[in-house]
Amino acid sequence: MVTMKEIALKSGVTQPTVSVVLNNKKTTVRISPVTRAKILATAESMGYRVNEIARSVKTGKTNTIGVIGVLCSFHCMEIINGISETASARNCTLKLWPCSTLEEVKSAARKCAEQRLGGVICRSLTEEELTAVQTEFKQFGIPVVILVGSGFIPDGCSSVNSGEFDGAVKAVEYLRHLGHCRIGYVTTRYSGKFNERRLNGYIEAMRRNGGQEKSIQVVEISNNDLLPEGDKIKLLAFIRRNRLTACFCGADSLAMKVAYVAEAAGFRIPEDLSIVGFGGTDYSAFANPPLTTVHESFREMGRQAARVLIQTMENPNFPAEKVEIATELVIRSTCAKPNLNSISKTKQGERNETQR
Amino acid sequence: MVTMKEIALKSGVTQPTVSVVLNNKKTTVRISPVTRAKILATAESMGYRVNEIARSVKTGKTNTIGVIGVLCSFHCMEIINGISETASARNCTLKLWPCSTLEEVKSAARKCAEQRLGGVICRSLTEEELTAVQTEFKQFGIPVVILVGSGFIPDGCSSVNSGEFDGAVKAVEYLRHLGHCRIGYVTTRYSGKFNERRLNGYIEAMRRNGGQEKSIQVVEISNNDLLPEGDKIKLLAFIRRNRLTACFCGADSLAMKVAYVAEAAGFRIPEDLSIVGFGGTDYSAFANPPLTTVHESFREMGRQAARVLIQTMENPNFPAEKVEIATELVIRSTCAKPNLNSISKTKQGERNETQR
DNA sequence: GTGAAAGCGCTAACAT
DNA sequence: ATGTTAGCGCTTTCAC
Repeated sequence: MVTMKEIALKSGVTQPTVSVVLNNKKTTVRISPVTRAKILATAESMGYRVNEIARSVKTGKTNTIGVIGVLCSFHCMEIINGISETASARNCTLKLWPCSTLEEVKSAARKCAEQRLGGVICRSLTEEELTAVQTEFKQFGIPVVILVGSGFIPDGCSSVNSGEFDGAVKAVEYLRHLGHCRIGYVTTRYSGKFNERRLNGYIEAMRRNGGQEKSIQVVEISNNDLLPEGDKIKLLAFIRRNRLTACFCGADSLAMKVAYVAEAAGFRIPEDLSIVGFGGTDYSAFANPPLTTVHESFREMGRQAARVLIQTMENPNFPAEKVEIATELVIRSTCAKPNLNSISKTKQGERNETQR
Repeated sequence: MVTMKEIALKSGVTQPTVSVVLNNKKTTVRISPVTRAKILATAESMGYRVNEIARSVKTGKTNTIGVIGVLCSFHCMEIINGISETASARNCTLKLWPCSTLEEVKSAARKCAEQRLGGVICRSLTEEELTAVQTEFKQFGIPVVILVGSGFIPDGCSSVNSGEFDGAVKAVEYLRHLGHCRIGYVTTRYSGKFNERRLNGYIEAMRRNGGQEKSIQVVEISNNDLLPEGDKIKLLAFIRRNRLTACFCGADSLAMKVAYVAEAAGFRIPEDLSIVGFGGTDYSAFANPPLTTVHESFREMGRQAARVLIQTMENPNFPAEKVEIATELVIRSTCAKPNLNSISKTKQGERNETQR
């Protein structure tokens, strides 16, 4: 590849002059228009591309930001796109370190240090993993760690999250507003933990509206691709035993499973059972019926995470910031006023349980 | 950060010696075990991290591979994880350049050159965009461009794709095997184009089994989040006019829309209408009913793309390779033998068309 | 076995 | 207005 030296040679100037011209430095140093034009033309004709690596050795920094963590489908791609939007607008580029074990995280963090990344965004790390990352980075003065998405958030660390608590409250209040009282919460464990912010939002909203303690009903099912038979039975029993007229689900995938299991058991949706999901990624719209859900803006979370990170990179004294991205209730076709006869209908429905 | 110079000073040796030891060079140069141990201990105690950037200026190369293109949800995250798996096993790291316009692609390609990336994987680029990338890279001897996913594939360029043609054939043959003759194809345009490989697979399979030319029926609907009313009518008319007993859909999202529209119009699925999707990402399993679909292994595509790319990086004379990843028919709950009475049932169904 | 010297391509301070 | 000099942190070649 063409270097500044070669351009200098061909233009009859010295290499640092080329550097000054190509970087368009407005320092005290001034270059005559004619020399400047000549250099620019030569660079262009030779197809010069600055060597960012060499520049980085010299300046001691890279404008690269890293993303470490569990980077699995759905939301993550949106988050990454959001990060990329902000990053590229600020002339930063993006490095990815998908990892799922502590060992992988440690190794990624080390590599980030070796590559002198400007800063790192962590996604869905366990407390232990996060500690490892912070230890590595503090030691080397690597500016910042920002968290995005669910998971543990230590003090003194900037973070971006969606307003999960408020979102859950919004969902439950919408159902109550429609007239539902018997609202169950369907949840699952991700990496061994419940999402407590959503659960607490559900509980708070149930209490807030004068709900009895006993009206708070929670069931846990697995989050596999296909629902195990045991979970189907558990789910149906949960709905029937508590005579639920509505289910609020901690994730869209759970809501879709509930819809499927309930319909197969003879419930009509939304007439006999209302369902609200959480997440609101594309496939909730394709669901049958299209899912009423709490929409989280993952792209915006990415944008904000990058913004906070870059700010901290530019000014390490920037105080830690906790950003919360508002959720939005998207009303589609899985909610209706409660059907007071639903219990008898359910009984009838049991007969066709295997029909579809 | 600690440098080799500092370690050298503290260990009472010279900096190149430190370099040799830390890189564990097995060259002619030998270091006495005691010096070696001392250097290693010092480096460890000082928390040394090699400066990869400085190393890269010197060696003139990076072990970074870039991914350029439309990096939107669902499949892309899987592809990226696949790439990352292979890359990290070969000690390469990953840079991402999400872009959707020609300008963005051009700018990304230029930055890849400036950052001296070892190679680049392109995803879902138009012919024009791809040409721009290739022009940039050929000029600077940047090793390779690999394509992954759908889109245009130029000669002389390695590529990885899923066996879409074969997958479509498999889907249609499965339906025929169940007894279906009247099988329609539902498709959409992505960036202005149909996926011809899937369409051709459908046509081929229809012909192959002695199907009449007129039995080949294709409809195009939009791929928005929510199906416009016009598309619903178009879809129902398509099914009824051709008295279809099955729909093969070019994407899972389309299949889910067909299921929704058809059920709303009184069709039972799969009794009255069988549906096969294409893609097989998670949400097809959460669909109602769970979708029978042609599963593409995006992760494997990513793995293979990275493998081919790295091979070419290591040996630029490596011949171009066209890899095709096999698809797999995943049978779930949207297909059954054709219901010979379905036409009359459909007529009945029309009455409840607005009921859900 | 170890040190000395050179140089990768660039930036930046200073000299002319 | 341009050139000179130095040096970022590393790798590599060669001399001792």
